[in-house]
Amino acid sequence: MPRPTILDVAKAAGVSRATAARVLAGATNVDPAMASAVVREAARLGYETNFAARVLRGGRAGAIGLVIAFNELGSLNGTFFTAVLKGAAKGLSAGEVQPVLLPADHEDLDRIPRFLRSGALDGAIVVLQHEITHLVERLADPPVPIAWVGRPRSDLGASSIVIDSDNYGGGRLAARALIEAGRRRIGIITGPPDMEQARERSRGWTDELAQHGIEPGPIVHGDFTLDSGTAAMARLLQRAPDLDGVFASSDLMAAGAVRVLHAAGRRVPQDVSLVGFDDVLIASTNDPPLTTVRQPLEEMGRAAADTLLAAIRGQSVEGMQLLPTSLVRRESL
Amino acid sequence: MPRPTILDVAKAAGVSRATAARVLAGATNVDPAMASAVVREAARLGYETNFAARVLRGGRAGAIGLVIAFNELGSLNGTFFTAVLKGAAKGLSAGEVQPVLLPADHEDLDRIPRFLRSGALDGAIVVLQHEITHLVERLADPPVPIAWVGRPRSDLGASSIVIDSDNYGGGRLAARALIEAGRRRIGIITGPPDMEQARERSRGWTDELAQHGIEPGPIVHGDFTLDSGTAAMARLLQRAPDLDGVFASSDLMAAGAVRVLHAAGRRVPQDVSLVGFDDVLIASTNDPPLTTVRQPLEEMGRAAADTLLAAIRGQSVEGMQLLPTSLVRRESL
DNA sequence: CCTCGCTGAGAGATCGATCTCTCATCCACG
DNA sequence: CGTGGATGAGAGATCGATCTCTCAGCGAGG
Repeated sequence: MPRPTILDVAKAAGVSRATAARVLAGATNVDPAMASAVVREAARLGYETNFAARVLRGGRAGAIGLVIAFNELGSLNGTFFTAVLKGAAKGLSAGEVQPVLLPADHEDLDRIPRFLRSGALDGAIVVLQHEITHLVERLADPPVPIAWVGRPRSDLGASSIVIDSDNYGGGRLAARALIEAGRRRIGIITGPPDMEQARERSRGWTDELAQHGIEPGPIVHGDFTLDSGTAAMARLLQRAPDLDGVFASSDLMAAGAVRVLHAAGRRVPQDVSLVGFDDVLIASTNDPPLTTVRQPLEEMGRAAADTLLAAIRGQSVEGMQLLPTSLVRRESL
Repeated sequence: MPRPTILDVAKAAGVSRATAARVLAGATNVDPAMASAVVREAARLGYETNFAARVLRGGRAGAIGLVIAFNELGSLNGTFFTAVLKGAAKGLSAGEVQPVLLPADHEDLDRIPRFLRSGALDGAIVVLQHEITHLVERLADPPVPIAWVGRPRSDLGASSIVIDSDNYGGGRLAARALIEAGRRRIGIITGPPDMEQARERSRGWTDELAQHGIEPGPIVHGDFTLDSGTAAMARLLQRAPDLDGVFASSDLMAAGAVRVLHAAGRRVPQDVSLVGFDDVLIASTNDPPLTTVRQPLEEMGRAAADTLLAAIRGQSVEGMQLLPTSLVRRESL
């Protein structure tokens, strides 16, 4: 059975196309009798505005994309994305927009840009993750408004929307907390150097140490995953067996680090203090629970959605929004 | 800058609309010189077929939806969905189709059906989860082909596509394994009674016990989550303190059950044997690792995608596909 | 030399919703 | 009683891709 069109509804209600369209668009200057007939017939026939026709005519698609790295969807790392998604979904629901998750396959990076260029969506929120940093370049001249969650390294146009947390300040918070706990031989497990967020956290950490006249300890790189955290911690211990504090640039890496420290016979926090970053689920369920720098992930998602919708509606919006980070004290420090 | 249309490409290449369309559609009966000019100009202008126009004209949208329960996206339960998604995504990539995840908000159940009725997608894969069982009724007369992963309780039309694992057989496998391990006082933690899959697992379990002349132990319900598993196990112990075997209808519930058993001073598997269901990540990472009934989740996702694409292409397909379950022996039995 | 058949390419029509323009009707006021 | 303004509703045009129909041009065979 073919989908009913607005013509079917109009015919059934005994009015013209235009009148039916007017009613369904919510116009008020229509005869009440006609209007109710249209509404009734539309419901009876199960009519729904044809997506393609509406978009083609220049209207809103009523859907926006949420681009995420496919591979990270399954890992525990997903909790990072989930929090952002939750906030974004709330904002989108309020705007009567269907959220559409687009898993970005890193083997075919051009797929998402192609889809966005096809005009199927009104806009997109891209959650920057390590695996899809290359998407940034391919979306440099976006066909629809894009809100970035996390700061891309390359410069985007002045009109672009970027929602990020204060990673630099967060790095300083972590360093200060370790210093105030009396730690002096502090190592750092950073994130991937191609991610601006990771670099900002390191920069804050370095600056805070310098301000207190403390020599930075060894620096090793991870990629935000738990496994990379264990590998990184092993290297840290090798290079500085006497360290008494570690700042891990993600909670997952911190959790990995704890395992290595325990295996090496170090107690956390008595022998080595540890500060993570993100404040995702694992931070509170870990043994010991992690002291960490909290990113307001859900608020970031919400801000991205709200800003994007405003931009789509043609309103002028604040291009760059930095949300504050804060220290959450648990037992690893 | 407005998106270039096929008319822009045709003009730039010095040919007509029709010729440009022919080239881009892959027709062979076009002058090679013209064809290469069209291809060159399309690339230079960054042309991408307008989604709305193509769909409106009656073509394929080139995208299919994957409907999932929004709230389960964040929980560990997500690994269930992730495995299905992974398989489905592979099948869809092979068919040059963009997978689009639609989070189903249980507060607005009509949203997904509305979106599907709008014609934006060629079809959908619905992964049945407890929270969205009500979606089944609302999609009884689907506007596009739908492949169900998991068996809906209500009867769907004869033409519908259902991909499920052999839950009944899996229930029998679990019961037989417990019996062969010498267990005789066996309780069960079932899934929600409104899910056909959960009922099938119970049915298999009951039948297998009966066949061996063993009286079924106490029955309690959970909702597949870890927390519900702990609550259910507590009730089981209360009702049958002497039980020596438990079949949990999901790995998450089994993991929850282990915690309660340990807290009650029972050793697993020495005092109480435990068999889970699903074989998701937690089954292997749990302490002790869980003996469980494996569902071929990734294969199910792949089958759903392949079958759906075939149906969209108008091929006749096998409506109901039951994939075999198998017992994975680890240390909880 | 004329005509038939084939290849290749352009013009027109179509999909469904919606915006604009036009027009009919009615009431009120001069 | 006639005209202006307001209100409501229909016809036409539009968005972009693509399918069908039509037609020009050319080579070969009668």
